[in-house]
Amino acid sequence: MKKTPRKSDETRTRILDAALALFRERGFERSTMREVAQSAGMAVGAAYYYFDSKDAIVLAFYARAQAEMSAGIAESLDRATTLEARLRAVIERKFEYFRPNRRLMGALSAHADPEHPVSPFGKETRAIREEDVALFERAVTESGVKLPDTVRPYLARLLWMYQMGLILFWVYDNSAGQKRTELLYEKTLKMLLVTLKIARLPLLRPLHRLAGELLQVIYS
Amino acid sequence: MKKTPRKSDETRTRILDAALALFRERGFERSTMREVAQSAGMAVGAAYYYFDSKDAIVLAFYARAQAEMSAGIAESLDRATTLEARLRAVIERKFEYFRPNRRLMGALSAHADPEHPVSPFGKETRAIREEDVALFERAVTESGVKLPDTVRPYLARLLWMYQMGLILFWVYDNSAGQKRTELLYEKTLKMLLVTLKIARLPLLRPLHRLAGELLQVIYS
DNA sequence: GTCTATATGGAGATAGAC
DNA sequence: GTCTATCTCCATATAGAC
Repeated sequence: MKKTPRKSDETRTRILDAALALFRERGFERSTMREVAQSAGMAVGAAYYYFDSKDAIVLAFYARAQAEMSAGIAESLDRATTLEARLRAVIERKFEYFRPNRRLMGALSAHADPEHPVSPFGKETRAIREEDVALFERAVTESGVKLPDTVRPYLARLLWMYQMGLILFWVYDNSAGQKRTELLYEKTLKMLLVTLKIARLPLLRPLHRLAGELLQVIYS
Repeated sequence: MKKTPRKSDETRTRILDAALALFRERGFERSTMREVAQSAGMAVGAAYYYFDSKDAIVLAFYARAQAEMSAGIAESLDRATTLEARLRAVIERKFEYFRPNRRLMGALSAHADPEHPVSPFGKETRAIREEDVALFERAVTESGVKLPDTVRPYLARLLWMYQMGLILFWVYDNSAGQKRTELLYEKTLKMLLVTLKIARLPLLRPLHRLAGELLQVIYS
């Protein structure tokens, strides 16, 4: 809507870049706003003029990440047909993008409280989250999976939660090359696919009836 | 091992009680160590002499909670026979105990990082955690459930995780009387029991084979 | 609107009194 | 060992220069 306010945008980007470089190098906790400001070549107050808080910088990183990944993911989704391939397209792109930034992601996972401005579950992050859920919805819809009506409407949001769990585990996974996360991902993905495949068997009726009743209230 | 060092124990308890009262009233975040110390009638340094950090106070609360609950839970377990009743005995006692302390529990759930001294997943909290897992092990063992060998050894730890998830959800559940958590609990507990009941069906073989492979690496 | 300089209040550390 | 007084460092707020 605005007439390209170039100068301030450039400054904002400079702060963000400086901060991210620092956070990547030393981790979020051990970096100070003074260092961020100095590294960006300005006073602390200037950094606060552009970002409400230290956390807000991480939030900006997420917004940027989302923007930079979405086109590529959409393309990958166009090429993949099976549900497995489509889910992998979304999830693996995320990990690829986040890999160099693992040390700064702890900042986010520290805020489970939805009231906190940078919680991934709060209203401040709703736009990013819904865009993200939409990717999973696309992955599911165009793969043509059949699921009981009780859980089908919630599947994309459940997959988003699943992905958040994976990322959380990965952030604190200190095994070499995060091999444990790799395994967690591979095994749970298979389990998920098997579960979806057999979900409509009459035997499992009681399970998705319960799940449906639950989801209806949780997501309301 | 020590000869009852009464004086320091009394001071420590006084600080803990003052802190918990404050945390309950105003929440953990909004309370300061200065207030805690003043409320306990001493200088800030004294509080730090007894507790390494503000977080450490919450940790002490957990240790106390564990100690105060375990006898009662053990008794309840002696009276309950079915797996459902036994699991309820453990889980519901926790919620009953924690209910007046909901506002101070946010402190704990904020530390997913196992490296952090007060993370529920770190080594500093191992003793409490293992004692807690042992309660679930008792609940399962003496209920005589039959499960595939692939997952049976991990069941208690999985149930502990399940409980942690419930508590986390509950801490940030602002619905009246935490009704949503109530529902989450009732529905997922039923789902869990149904799942365990049908777990040995040949149809589900691929699922617990995968689960077994996963758990073996995750818990190692 | 953009940014600097300076202030505030809190967690935690430390020196040393007793 | 127990505790007070004081210090440091940080996130964040604010006054006001340009």
